[in-house]
Order: sequence, then C-alpha cells, then structure tokens
Amino acid sequence: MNRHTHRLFQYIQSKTRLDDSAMERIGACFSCKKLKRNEHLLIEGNVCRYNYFVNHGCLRFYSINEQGQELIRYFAFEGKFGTALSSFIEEQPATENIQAIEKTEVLAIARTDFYHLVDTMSAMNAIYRDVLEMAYVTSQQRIYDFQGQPALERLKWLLQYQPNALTRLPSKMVAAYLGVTPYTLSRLKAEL
Amino acid sequence: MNRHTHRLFQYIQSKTRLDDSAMERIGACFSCKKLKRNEHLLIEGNVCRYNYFVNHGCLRFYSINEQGQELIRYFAFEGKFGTALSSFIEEQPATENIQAIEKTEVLAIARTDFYHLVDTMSAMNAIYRDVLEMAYVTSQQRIYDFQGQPALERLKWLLQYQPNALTRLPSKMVAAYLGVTPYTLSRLKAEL
DNA sequence: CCGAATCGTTGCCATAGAGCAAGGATTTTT
DNA sequence: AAAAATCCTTGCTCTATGGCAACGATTCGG
Repeated sequence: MNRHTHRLFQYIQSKTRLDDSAMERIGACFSCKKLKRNEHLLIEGNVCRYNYFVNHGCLRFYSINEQGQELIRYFAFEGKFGTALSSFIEEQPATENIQAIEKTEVLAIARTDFYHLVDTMSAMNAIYRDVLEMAYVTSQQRIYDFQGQPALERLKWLLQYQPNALTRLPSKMVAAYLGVTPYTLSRLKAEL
Repeated sequence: MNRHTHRLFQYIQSKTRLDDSAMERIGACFSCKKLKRNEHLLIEGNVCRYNYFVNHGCLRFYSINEQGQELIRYFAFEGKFGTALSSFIEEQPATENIQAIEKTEVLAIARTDFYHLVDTMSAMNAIYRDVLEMAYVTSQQRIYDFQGQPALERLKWLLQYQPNALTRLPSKMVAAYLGVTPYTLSRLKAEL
C-alpha cells in the first residue's frame, strides 16, 4: 500500500479523467524514495532505470564538461517528472547526473512498467505525449530565449519563468543553469 | 495520386513495418508543396496548421527578438519533420517563422489528419512518440553542448554534428544558429 | 555550539565577442 | 553582361564576462 501518491494523482487528474481502479493500477507501479540533501539518484555512467516524479523537494539534472564545469539543464520541482531520458529509453549509460538539492521525496517508476502503462492505457499514452510535446516546446523556447541574450536578460528570464529557482536554489546552481560564472551572477544580481 | 512520398515511406519503413494499404492511407494525408528559395511556409502571428516533412531542400525555423536579431533554432534538411510545434498543437498564433533556404519540396499534413493517424494507428503513435523523444533529447543535448562553451567550440560542434550546415547554408544563418554575429563567425572560420 | 568548510561578494585585470565602417567578393536582377 | 544588391571579410574600438585573490557571511558536522 502506497500513501504517497496524492500529488501524482492530482497531476494525472489535471490532465485526464480516470476511474479509481485505473488510478490504483498506475499508483501500484510507483515506489516512493526519500533522498537527503545532495544525495544522488543517478551518477553518470550508470543506466537510468526509472522515471521520477517529485513529491516534494527538488532535483537537478547536470553534467560535467571537459573543462570540469558543471552544467545544469533542468530543475525538477515538486509536481514535475524528470529522468535522464536518452539513457532511460535506450538503456544505455547516462551522460548526466541527477541529484537532490534539498531533502526530497520522489516516486519512481521502472522503464518496463512505464512503457507498459503507456502502451496499454490510452490515457497514459495521451499524458506522455503531452508531457513530451510540452517538454520539447519549452526546451526550444529556452534555446530561443537564451540565444544571443546577455546574461542579465537571461537572469530576468529566469526571474519571470522560474521565480522559485532564485529563492530556493544556491546561487552557484542558478549560475550553472544560466551559463555564467558565480562571479558574474553575483554582480548581475546587484544590478536588478 | 501522389508520387512524391518515396522518401517519406522510406522514413516510416525505417522505424516500423507497415503493409501497403496502411502506407497508402498515410500517404493520402500528405500533400506536396514546392517552395522557391526564401519563400515562407509560416509567418509569425499565423497559426501553423501543418506538420512538414522535407523531401528535398532545407527549412529554417527562426524568430526575431526585441533587438531585431534573427535567431534560428532548427534547420530541417531532407528526410526531417518540422513544424512550429506549440502553434500546431494549440492552434495559437506562432511566435516563429518557417522559411525555405533553398528551393525546397515538402509534404504537408494537416493537424487533424496528423492526430487522427496518431490516435488510430499504433505504428504512427509509436513513430510520433519516438520523434518527440529524440527531438527532446537532442534539444537538451544542444543546451548542454552550448552552455558555457566559447563560440569556437560551438562551431566545432556544428562541424561535427551537422557538417551539412556549414557547406549548404549562408554564413549569416550559421551565425544566427550558433548565437554569434556574422563578424565573429567569419573570424572564427579563419581559426579552424 | 564551535571550528571548519563552503559559499557569496567585490576589486582588479585579462579576454572573447560585439559593433561600426569600409573594401572586396559573390549573387541576383535586368 | 552590366548594374544592383547582398554577403563576407577585416581593422579598430568598446563592452560584457571570465578568472584570480581576498574577505566576510553562511552553513555543516561533530
């Protein structure tokens, strides 16, 4: 029995209507996992076998480039899904890491269960399609919004679209997300 | 009757197996459209009603920011799909433009037909899912690859992953894709 | 609750890239 | 083929951002 699916069910109900037995069936596929601050869910080189739904807390998805720089592509706050998608899909070693920034609780669903739900429940199929479409659109929009914009503009963008980020996250992570050094970010914040 | 679906069928066969009648049914949904160099398929502010498959030639997907700068997020060469996805999905005015860079031929499928195929043919459902997953992964990878990289590194990245781009496209468009000015790109090419 | 570690800020200097202007090359139009 | 338009290159200058060092503030672990 799993008493942690409240927020997940809410998420699903917001996208579609499902009866209790269907919800039951979905809920049964997820297991709850608690993470301490800074604990890793995935380390580069391992296969990412789960898709995660954040109950509370926050995950960051980051990689380290050849210069040793940490780059963050995505923060998953509560109510969001996240996984190292290419690794999850192809069952290949991941090239990125997933880490809890705060004390975090996630619901995890294994790859097989996930695709089984998507392939057998049309509501889940629709939800997954929707999630992918939105994720892609958001991602392309971020490319437009960041391209050729000076760092101050990117910071304002973040302030507008993810105000959470600036209050809840350590500055160095915001910097790694914006693609500036912590020095520069610090100076820019003074200009706001 | 439509004799322009060769490359599209090839694309579909490479992802799944379908019998002739299914292919027929798919092909019937697409209409062929020829474009002159520089001709627009979509202008910002209009709803993007089609998903496009490029038979030959090349499309660019671009927007213009507040500073009047052109930003390119995607080049669709032959054998690729492309659309202004958020506009296509939600039937809202697009915030980007689609333009043929060379003389180009595309196959267009209307929104209703497209989602009808996706919802009624499981093979098309799987293909669309696959396309979205790949598109998202590629997009996130591009974010990682560009973030905090100097312009010369981004140019090398393009050279490696889309060598077409540098040979077939005018420099100013490569610059708009890389997020540098044409001046800078010109100087960087000298350093290669 | 204290010492150690990490993090954020700021002065200073170094560097990458922007932007203007002008000249040459290439392409398009007539 | 000539004229017009566009595009690419390059010198010069200027600005935004990077990077080091030092210091103060905050957080963490015992």
